[in-house]
Amino acid sequence: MEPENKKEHFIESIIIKDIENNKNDGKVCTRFPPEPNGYLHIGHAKSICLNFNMANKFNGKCNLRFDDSNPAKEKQVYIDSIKSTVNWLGFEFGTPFFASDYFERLHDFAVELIKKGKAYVCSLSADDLRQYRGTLTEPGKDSPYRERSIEENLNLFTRMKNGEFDEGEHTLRAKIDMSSPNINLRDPIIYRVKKAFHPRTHDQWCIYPMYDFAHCLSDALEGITHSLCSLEFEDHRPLYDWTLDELETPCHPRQIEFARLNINYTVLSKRKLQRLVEENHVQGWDDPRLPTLEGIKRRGYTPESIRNFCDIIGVSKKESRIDMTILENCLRDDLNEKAPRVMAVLRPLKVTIENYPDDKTEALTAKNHPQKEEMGTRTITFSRQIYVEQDDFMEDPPKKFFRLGPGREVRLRYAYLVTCQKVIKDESGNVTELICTYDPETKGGNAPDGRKVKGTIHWVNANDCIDAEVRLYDRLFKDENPEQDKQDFIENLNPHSLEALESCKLEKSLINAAPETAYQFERLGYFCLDSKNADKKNPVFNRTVSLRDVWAKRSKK
RNA sequence: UGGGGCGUCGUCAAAUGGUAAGACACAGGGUUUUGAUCCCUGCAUUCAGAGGUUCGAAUCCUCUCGCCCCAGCCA
Repeated sequence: MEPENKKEHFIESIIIKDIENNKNDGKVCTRFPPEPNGYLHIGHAKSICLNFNMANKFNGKCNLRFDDSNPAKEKQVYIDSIKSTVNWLGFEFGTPFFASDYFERLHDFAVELIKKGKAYVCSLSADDLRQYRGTLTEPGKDSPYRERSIEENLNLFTRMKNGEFDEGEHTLRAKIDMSSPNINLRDPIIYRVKKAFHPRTHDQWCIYPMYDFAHCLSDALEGITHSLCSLEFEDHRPLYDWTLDELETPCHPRQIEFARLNINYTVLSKRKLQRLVEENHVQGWDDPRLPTLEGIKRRGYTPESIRNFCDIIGVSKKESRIDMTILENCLRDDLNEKAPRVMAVLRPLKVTIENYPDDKTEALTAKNHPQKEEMGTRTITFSRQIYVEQDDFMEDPPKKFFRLGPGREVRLRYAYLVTCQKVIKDESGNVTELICTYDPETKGGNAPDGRKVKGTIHWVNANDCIDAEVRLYDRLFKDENPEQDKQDFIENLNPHSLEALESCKLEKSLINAAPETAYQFERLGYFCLDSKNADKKNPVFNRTVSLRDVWAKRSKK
C-alpha cells in the first residue's frame, strides 16, 4: 500500500518539467486557498495534501491563504477551524495569508486597470447586466457605460470606495470582450459594493474584489508558481491570465486544474452538508458520520490514514467517485499497526461457569498486539461470571459456525476452553444466560491433550468491567450516489446510520482511554472515546471502522 | 445547439509510438488463541466506437458516441 513506486501524476510531471527548464528559478510555491465560509471536509484534504506535498517534495513552500473576499459569508470561527484542521492533518504553514491583507494593493491594481482603459464602472442593474451578458449560444452586448472616460471611471470608483453608493448601484468591470464565447471574458465584474462587516478588515471597506480579480493577484503577490484548483475553474483560466498580463505583477503563476474528490455513499458539497446540519439530520458539523474533517477526526480517523488515502487515489482530470472502502482500508491499515487490542462486549450475554469457584478471581495476561511484542501485555481478570457477545451464540448453529452452541466448546481468548451446557431463556423464549463448564487444564487457552478448538471468542469479566455507550456508524446514505438530482438527496439518508448501544461491557483498562485514541476491540473493530462525551461516569465510544468480516459477509449471502 | 474539459478492469490509476503497472474490490488457497492481520494464486488479447497513418497505436490523424462544467454583484 506504500506509494513507493507511485508514478508521478500529471501535475507533478508539469512541475518537474518546469524545474528542469529553470522556470521560476527552479522554485516551487503552492497554496491552499479556502474561503472561510464553512468547515473543511475530506475533499479539501485532497487539495491540502496535493498542495503541501508538491511544495514539500520539491523543497518549496505552501501557503495557507484565506480567500476572504466576500464578507457576507465569512466568519472567524471558520478561520480558526480551518487552521487547526490543516495542522491536525499534519501540515505546517507558518503564518497564514489572507486575501484581505491585499485589499489595498488589489484596489491599486484596479485603479491601474482603469487608467489603462481596461476597466470601467458599469451602472447596469443586476437584471440588466444579465440581459447584456447574452447566453451560452448568443454573444453579449456592450454595456452603455462601457465607454465612460477614464476620469469619470476613476471618480466613480473612488466614490464607490468611499461608500457613496448603495450595493448594486455600480460595479467595476474589466473591459475585455462581450462577444467572447467564454462567458467569463464578457466584461466580468471585478469589484462590487458590499456593505458588510468583514471578520478581519471590519468596516474598513465597502467594495470587495471578486474571486477572478483577487485570486490571481493574490497568487502573484505571494510568488505562487503553481496555482492548483478544481476543474470548474478551467473556464476562468483565460481571465486569470488576462488579469496578470494586463497588470505589472511580481510573477505569473500557472493555474492547473484537477478533478475534485467524490466518494460514494456520502456528499461532499458544502451546500448539502449544510442542509444535513441545519435540518438536524446529523448532530452538528462534527457529527462522526459526516465527511467533514472535524467529524472524521472525532470518529477516530487518523491524519496518517487520510494522507495515505490522498496519495493512493491519485490526481487526474477525470471526474471520479472513489469507493468508500478505499478510505476505510487506509484507516484499517494504519490502525492495525498502532491500535492496542482490548476486549469489549457490545451486546452482552451473561455466562456462568458453573464449575468455577464462586469467590475466585484470576489474573490473566493478554497481549496488546498479536504481532508486536514491543507493545507489551496487560492483565485482565476472569471469574465465574462473564459476558460474551450475543452473536457468538446460536441455539441451532449452521455448519462452520465456530462459536458457542449447545454442547459446543470454544476458547475464551487468553482464558480457558469452555463448553456450553445449558441455555436459559425468559418467558418469551429469548436466551438470557448460558451455563458453561470450563476445563481447568486449559488455562491460557491451550489443551494439554492437543485437541483442536477452532473458535476463539472475546469476553469480559462481569465483576470487573465498565459500562459504556457505544455508537456504531454506518454509511450516511443508502444509495451509492446520493448527489444525483433525480430526487432530493435527503430522501436517500440511511435511517440506520447511527446505532447507539447502551450498557456495553468494556474491559477495565479502558477507563484510561483518551479521546480520539484508537483501540481495537478484538473481533469487532476500531473504537475511540468520543471527545464530547468523555465523562468517566458515562463514557461514550465511537466505532471508527469495523474489522473486515468475511464470516458476516458470507452469512449474508 | 457556443465555449471549455474528460472517456484504460466493478472502482481509482500508470503507460509520454515498442507490444496493457499497481491499489481497492472480487474469487480461490495457506498461516493464525481476533472468521482480524499476514502470505500465495487468479482477475483487461484490450484501452468509448469506427476508420486511417505506421514494421508497430491506449498513445498520432479523422469522424462518431457518451459524460461533466460555464449565463452569481459566490468562491
